[in-house]
Amino acid sequence: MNKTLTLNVRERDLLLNTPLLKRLSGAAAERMLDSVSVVSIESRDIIFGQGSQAKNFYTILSGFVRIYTLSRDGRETDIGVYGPGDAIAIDAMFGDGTYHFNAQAAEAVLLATFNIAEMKRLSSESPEVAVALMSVLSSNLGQAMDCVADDRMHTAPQRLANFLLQNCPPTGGSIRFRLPFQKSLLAGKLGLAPEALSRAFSSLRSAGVAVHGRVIEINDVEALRNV
Amino acid sequence: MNKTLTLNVRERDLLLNTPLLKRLSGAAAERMLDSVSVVSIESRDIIFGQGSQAKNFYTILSGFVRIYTLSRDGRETDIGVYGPGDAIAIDAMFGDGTYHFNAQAAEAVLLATFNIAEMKRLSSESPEVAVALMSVLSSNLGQAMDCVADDRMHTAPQRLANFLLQNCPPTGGSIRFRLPFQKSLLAGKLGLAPEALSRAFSSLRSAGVAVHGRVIEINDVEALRNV
DNA sequence: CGTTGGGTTGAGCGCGATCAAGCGTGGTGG
DNA sequence: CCACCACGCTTGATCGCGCTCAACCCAACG
Repeated sequence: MNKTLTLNVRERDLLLNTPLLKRLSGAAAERMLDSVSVVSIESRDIIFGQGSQAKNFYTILSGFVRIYTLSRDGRETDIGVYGPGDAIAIDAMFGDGTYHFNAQAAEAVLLATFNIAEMKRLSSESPEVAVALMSVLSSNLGQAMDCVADDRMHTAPQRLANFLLQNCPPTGGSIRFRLPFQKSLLAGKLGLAPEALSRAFSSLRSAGVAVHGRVIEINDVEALRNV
Repeated sequence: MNKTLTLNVRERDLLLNTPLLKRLSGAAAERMLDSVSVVSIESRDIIFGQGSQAKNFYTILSGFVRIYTLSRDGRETDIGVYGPGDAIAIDAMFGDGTYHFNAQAAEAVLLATFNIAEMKRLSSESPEVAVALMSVLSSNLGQAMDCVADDRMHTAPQRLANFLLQNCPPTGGSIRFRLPFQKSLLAGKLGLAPEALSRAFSSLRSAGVAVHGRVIEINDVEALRNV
């Protein structure tokens, strides 16, 4: 967990294209950037733990982060997987000042760190910043509600088909593309055991989906839409 | 669906104690109140429909509202149930300008209506208002994520036990209280078919839970916590 | 080579959806 | 006043989905 105190050009550029910052005026963006630091996290490291003091929230510059929770008997349940551009733990700016979930790097990850106290101050001075935060919160809320709906009304193959359709290049017809992360992580994101994901893939074979390691081949995108 | 254009004293009071308004200064609260109107909705009426133009968001003054979505085959899936003090469709302030879900009055409902365009203007002028909105968005986000976690890691009886524990008076030991709404609505909130809720109740009988219509009797609250 | 880690496959089973029937209460009308 | 019905809920029977445990496969790597 090597903290890099300064923002290099590449990181700065990534950050400015994040949903949180990309609509800000130059002045507001500059004020945000002033209080950001960048950390790089190694694969499998814990970013924050549920119940611990919430000092920062984060946006992801590169890599994927798994948000999960522990049940009393020690089992882990995934709640979401977030990638480049996404914000995590923004909701910790409000509430009781602790994180409510765990976050773990699913691979090597680069994070932009926003100090919560500072962001509170900044957002109560700059409506522009406040609106950006609201917008991100709102989009995360929509995502979470979609997730509940998806879980409740679709079977495993349907959820997988949904995911594939949302994560493949928008060229219709026949496609070949690469999964953005490990299958076991995808299983968690979809609320499935890894074995169930595997079976979902093989049940989609009849709908024209072929799997070669992380590379997915879809014969007919339209056909997949009707699962 | 009888729109009452003015806020009477009682409604005004309810509204000022809502999470969205209760921390606002008098001046900011006054500005919010100026652009609020109140509508009363009859049981089973649709408040808004998914895909339709989002002109307002709402907070609930009394009654319960069911948020749900339709799958392609016409089946309804519940996503959440919201009650007095809760805000619904705040996330429609951002995004594509349409509602993403359906909202239906589960009973006679009184709503405070906030015009979205006006609230956008207000929140970009008053950081205080923006912070209040963020805080509510954030709490709704937390709720939704909790819901995903709850769905994924707990069985029906466990989710029901959770709900009962969160909705009973905080006096320990032995309690008797009334469900806030119909069981069929509760089933939807917990992501269950009504039959499954019924069975969950009877499986909790062995944990000291007795049901008399809408009245629930819990022998030992602590015992219920260990389900 | 053996090991390790990610993925697949198989067998068994429990949870919860579904369909169908039955129950109890409150409301309505003859 | 009572027969009837409507509605919310319960109970039973069945079934399919997805979890669990276990074995196996395979590629990467030392």
